[in-house]
Amino acid sequence: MELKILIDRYQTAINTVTRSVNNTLKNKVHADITTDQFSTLHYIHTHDSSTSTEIAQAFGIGKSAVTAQINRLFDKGLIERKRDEKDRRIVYLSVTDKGVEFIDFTEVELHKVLGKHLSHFDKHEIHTFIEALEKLAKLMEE
Amino acid sequence: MELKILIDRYQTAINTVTRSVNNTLKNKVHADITTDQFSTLHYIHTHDSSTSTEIAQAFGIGKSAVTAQINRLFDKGLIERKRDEKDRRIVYLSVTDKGVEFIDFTEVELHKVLGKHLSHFDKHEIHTFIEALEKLAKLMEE
DNA sequence: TTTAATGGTTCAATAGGTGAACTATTCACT
DNA sequence: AGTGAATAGTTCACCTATTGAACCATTAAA
Repeated sequence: MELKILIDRYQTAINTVTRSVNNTLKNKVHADITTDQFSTLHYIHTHDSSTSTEIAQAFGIGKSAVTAQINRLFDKGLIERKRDEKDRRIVYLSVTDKGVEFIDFTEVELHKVLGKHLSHFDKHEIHTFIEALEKLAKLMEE
Repeated sequence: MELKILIDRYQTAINTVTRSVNNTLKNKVHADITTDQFSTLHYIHTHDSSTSTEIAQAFGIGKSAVTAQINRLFDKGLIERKRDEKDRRIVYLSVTDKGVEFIDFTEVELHKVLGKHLSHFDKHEIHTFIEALEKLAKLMEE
């Protein structure tokens, strides 16, 4: 069936892209952070007073996995923990100054590389691509 | 810049899709194999007399990582190793009958789920999507 | 025939993940 | 007010995936 071939092509291509982004992050940017860690850091940066549970839900992983991730970022001095004064179970996460600096630098470098590749596409091409991907993601979310 | 937003949207969507495929594989199909393992198994199936080095190159990972992966599949009785008679350094990998059965079953189940989602797209939409992804992959490969 | 190079494995270390058990705290309700 | 359930987060034991260096066996090259 044709579906089979399309899925194969998708898998092969998406592997290449994902691997390439990881390598870019590793080589061109900073050696001392992984793609997963950067994703978490970035999430905390863009979501004010986020919590572990929220991140676990957003990333579809267990809370204990988030704790481990948070610890790694904390040990590197990139994020802070702050207990809620009213509900003392909750720990709010935020990015430190060092963390913000790190994100800014990393994004500039990452966008340099990606921007170069994306210049081979026209605007319409990019938009239909992203929209198709988002449509698929939305369908799969349920 | 607009690029920043596009990359964010891409990251969010691709995370959802990848996670969803993983979960489908885990829940609906077999509990006893991971997505990575299935990818390797599938590669061996579709590439005749493949070797560790070849897989390492195709997946962009080290040889030792492949050995570990191969061992897991071997322990489950899904693949076989066969030494080359002429050049005795080379070990050819092939999928066992049990492995082939496993792949067939898994693909049917996976395609059921994916097919249902993809029915919301028209042919043209799917093709431009895959082609854009492959174009990006190709650009990034260098 | 020494010396390279190649193919694969082993080993220690790190990251990422699961799921269950646990602590602390707040909520709900009779 | 007091007991039990729910919630937030951590810890623990265990597994998968990956790296990179050291290593063994084998073949190729000088």
